Amino acid sequence: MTALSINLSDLTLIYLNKYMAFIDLCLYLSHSGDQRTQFKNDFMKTTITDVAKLADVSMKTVSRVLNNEPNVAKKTREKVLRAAKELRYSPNLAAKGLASSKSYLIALLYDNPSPNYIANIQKGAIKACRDNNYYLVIEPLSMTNANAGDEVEKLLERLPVDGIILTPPLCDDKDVLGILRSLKIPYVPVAPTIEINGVSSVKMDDVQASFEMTEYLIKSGHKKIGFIKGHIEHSATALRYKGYKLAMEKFNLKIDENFIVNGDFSFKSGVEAAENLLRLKEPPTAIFASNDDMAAGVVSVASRLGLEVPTKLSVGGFDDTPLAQILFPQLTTVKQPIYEMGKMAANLLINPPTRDDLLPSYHLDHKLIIRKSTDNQNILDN
Amino acid sequence: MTALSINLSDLTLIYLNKYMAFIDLCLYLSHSGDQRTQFKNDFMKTTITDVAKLADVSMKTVSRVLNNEPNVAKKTREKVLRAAKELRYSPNLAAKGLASSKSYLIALLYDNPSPNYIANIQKGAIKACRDNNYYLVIEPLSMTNANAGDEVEKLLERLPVDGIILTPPLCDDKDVLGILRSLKIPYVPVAPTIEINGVSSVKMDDVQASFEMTEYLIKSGHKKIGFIKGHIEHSATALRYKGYKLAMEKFNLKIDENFIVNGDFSFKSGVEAAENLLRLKEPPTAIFASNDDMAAGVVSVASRLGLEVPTKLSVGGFDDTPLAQILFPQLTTVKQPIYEMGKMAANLLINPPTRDDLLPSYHLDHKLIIRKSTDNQNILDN
DNA sequence: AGATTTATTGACAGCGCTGTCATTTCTATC
DNA sequence: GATAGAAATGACAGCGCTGTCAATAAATCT
Repeated sequence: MTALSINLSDLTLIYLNKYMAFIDLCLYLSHSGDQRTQFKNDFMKTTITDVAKLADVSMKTVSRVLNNEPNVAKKTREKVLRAAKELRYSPNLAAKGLASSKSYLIALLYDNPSPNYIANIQKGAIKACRDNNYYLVIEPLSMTNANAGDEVEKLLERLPVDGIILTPPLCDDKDVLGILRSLKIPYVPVAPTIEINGVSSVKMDDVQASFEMTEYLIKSGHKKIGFIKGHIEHSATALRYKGYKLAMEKFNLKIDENFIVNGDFSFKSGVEAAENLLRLKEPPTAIFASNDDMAAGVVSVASRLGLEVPTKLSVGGFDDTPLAQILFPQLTTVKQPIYEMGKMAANLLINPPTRDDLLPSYHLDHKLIIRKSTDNQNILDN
Repeated sequence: MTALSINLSDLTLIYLNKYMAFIDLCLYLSHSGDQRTQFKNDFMKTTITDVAKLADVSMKTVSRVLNNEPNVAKKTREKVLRAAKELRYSPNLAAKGLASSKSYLIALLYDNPSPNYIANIQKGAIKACRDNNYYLVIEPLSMTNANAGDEVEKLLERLPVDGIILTPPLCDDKDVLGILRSLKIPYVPVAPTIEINGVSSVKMDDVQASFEMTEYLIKSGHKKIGFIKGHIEHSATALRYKGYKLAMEKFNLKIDENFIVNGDFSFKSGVEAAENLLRLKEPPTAIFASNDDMAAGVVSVASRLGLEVPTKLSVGGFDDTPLAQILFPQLTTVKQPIYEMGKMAANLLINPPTRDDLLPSYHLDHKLIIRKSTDNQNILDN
């Protein structure tokens, strides 16, 4: 006769327990005709209790380990981690939220920016959320329809998010800001016009970027550089113009008033501006438009006038929209750190800086992207 | 002497209760130095219990009313609704989720589509979510990096969403589909190539749209119509070509093989295709590109060749991207019902159709948008 | 009217987790 | 080796809501 000994590991026991509970349930259901749909798929879902059993510690200790709380012995921590991994445990967000009155949700609020802008902000924010087990919910708002503040309030009543990312122009809306402050919900404005005391924001350095573009054009040999301003109400407009001026002054180039034309960030306004600029007796040899759409307008006018870009006219844009690569020739432009701003904003909400290292705002790096629409021949000559 | 009688309404009493609880807490805290941050802002938050008290019914009845469950007397329902409104009650999502094992979250999964596409799908889905007190979480995936199926699985372990919206090309990924099926999570593919048994999807009628564009060009007087195909692996490519063919055949126009050129949806391929078409001995008088980017390429070639659009050449696109309006002349194109598809998809997840009216897929209406890049002079002549 | 069915309501447990606080174990000190 | 203090761990209640099931009220039928 052979003695057969079966060795049941703790893990097996846990699964066995769950399985038996399931069997019980099935039997019960088949007798009573009950329809407890709730348990349908749940019988294999592991909870903190399961992990605790396997690691032979209390639930609370498991919770401590999984939330990186202090005061857990190294050995215990490892044991718990191993158990959690073995059981493929993943926490239940709703339960966590209910118990800790947090939601693990960050909201991204926006009002009609370009799809490109929003898509990139979003990607960055999601990246930060993923790394921290948070999730991003998107909420478009319309500032025109109703009072945006009311809309935000209504939203927050229903969805208790842990933090809010505000994109322009929402980040300068007084109603929205007021509501958020009174509700004490942390928020981070992205590229705001106004700085708010005690609130950190993320932004790029428009002046510096614009300076660099202008400097690049100058170093390429251009002296007569036209500039197309953006929409007057947009905060970036003044900043980008300032960068242009600074560069011109640095190289002792006189700023011809005729070379400064107003636009409004639209393709059409770029066309009109370019027409004005190129109709001048002594037209500029380079045009720096404060965004890509207007730069595209310039290119289109130039090609209509038979003015080959970049040999006869260099064109610089701003934003690095997808358009910049579609255009022929491809556009030299400034890539805003949109993705990075989104990521940073979410990070600031998830891991708020302590008082000590609190900064009013974080400047993220832009990048000058040199493509075919500017002529760098002269650089090579020097 | 005057007798002063104060009438305390039920509502006041509830607030008073909450307030007194708060005072108690404050006193307690000031004595013990305790830091129960959890209660910091909560003391005025109304719960179902508050509503129940005010309406003088049980919590369960309140729950029934607020979730539109049957078997509540009309009077009771009204009473509860009034109380809820008075207290500005709004449910706690986490608690609901925990108790009902639902999450009230819909996930939108995508892998690198155009920002415009994703932004619109998103807007539609969010609209549907808002109307139903659901929320949308966005999750970009990368099909290239790792097995997309694994990524989805990992995501769903952490975030138990109630439904998933799949955009192309994700909606045709076998791994992802397999995971979703095995996890029994409802999903709706948007514009999928393959139809899946028992799963309803949303899509547009590419063939019909393409047919209409071609028909419109024909009715405008064109007989020689060039067609630029899209990327060979994209399901829309064949469908749009089919629509073109159908229209040509309907009007007994011969399809010249030289007029059918391959593209890949990129601006560059549009340029090349246009060069091929316009170099022909007998070039077409109209070109229908299967997307806007390629159409933009056509326009750019035409203007380089001095071929004025639309007087010498009509150009039609597809998609109605922002580019279509930026271009000069503005592009005649087909507007896909992207927003509507997103909305419908979310709606299908939130309110799944019952077995009886289950349809395999829902076709949503596109729209032919006629702008300046096509010449409708001939229509007016007829 | 009384019996039976049906509609309406309520009591209560418990979803999975964390905060609080008590208890146990370890470490450092004299 | 005894003691105080710190570190590690656990017991337990309860977050706000819903599912279950029992209790009650209303409607319908003999």
